[in-house]
Amino acid sequence: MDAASAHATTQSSPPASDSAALASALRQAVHSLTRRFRGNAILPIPQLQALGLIARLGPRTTSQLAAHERMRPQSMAQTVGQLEAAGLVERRPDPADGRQQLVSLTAQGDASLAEFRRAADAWAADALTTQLSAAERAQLAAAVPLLLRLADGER
Amino acid sequence: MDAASAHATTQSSPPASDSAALASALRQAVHSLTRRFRGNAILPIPQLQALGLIARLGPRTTSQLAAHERMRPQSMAQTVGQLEAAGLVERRPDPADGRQQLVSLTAQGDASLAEFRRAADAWAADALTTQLSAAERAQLAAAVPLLLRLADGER
DNA sequence: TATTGTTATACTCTATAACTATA
DNA sequence: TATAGTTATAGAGTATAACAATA
Repeated sequence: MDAASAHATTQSSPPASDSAALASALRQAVHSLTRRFRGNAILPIPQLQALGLIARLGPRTTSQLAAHERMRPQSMAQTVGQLEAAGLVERRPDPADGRQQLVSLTAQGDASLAEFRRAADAWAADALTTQLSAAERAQLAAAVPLLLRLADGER
Repeated sequence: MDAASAHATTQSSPPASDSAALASALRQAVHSLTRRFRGNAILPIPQLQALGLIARLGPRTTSQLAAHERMRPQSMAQTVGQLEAAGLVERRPDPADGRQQLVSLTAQGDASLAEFRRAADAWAADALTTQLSAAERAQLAAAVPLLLRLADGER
């Protein structure tokens, strides 16, 4: 049987009007890239994401961070616990509400973030430079905000 | 401290010439989307990916599938085992080389793939339709092959 | 001896459920 | 009683290492 022809639309660039085919192609690309990032990371990706999030937002509770990343608070708490054990973040109780714990970067976390990020993304930065033209990089840069909009969407 | 300004390039659309910032933004988008896909999937994503791969390539050994997905053969073997247990693929020994096992779609696997795919990608297809304009979808469709090139690159 | 595949084990990531402490 | 957080447990995804079977 010629199975290839039946699903060819997921292989090449799908027509823009066909959201279903585009969604499938996107899933494929996104999961392949996730594995590449994970395989090349020096710090577990969730830790790197959380570190960057705290750096951008400033001190926040674990629950706030979890909501921002669309994860369960317990899942984020584990990541934050690992960062705390590594000395990259610290938790201090909110004086106004003893139930809350504000997570903030330590001096070490702040100092290390750029280097962690550079190391974790080095392979991608290299691939972007060597495998894509400047025009293609610009095309991709324009598409990234669209990807983030999809990821952050309500549905 | 104003941590936000130091890392603002990862938030908005980064300049196309800065591969490092683009790489970081891409990591963020890709991992957020991965969580969305996983959360909405009806079949574990690796199973769906493997099923689609076998459909496109035709019968292949587990090792060949693993190489194509850049995973270890043992990891792909587990996924294939789950698909086999579900009756979606079958393994038969290569008559020419008894060490090899060729994995192929069953009639059920072939019949079910489109439906699995539709269900797993439904949220994304909906988001693409409702949150992006036709022009933005076209922009994204053009970027997907670039993402695949990065994911399949040597480095 | 080299290659293919299998089994055993472990670690990361995320989730659900149950529990504790504070408001 | 409602809310914030913690602890316990489970399952998916992937990896490394050791083993078995075939060439």
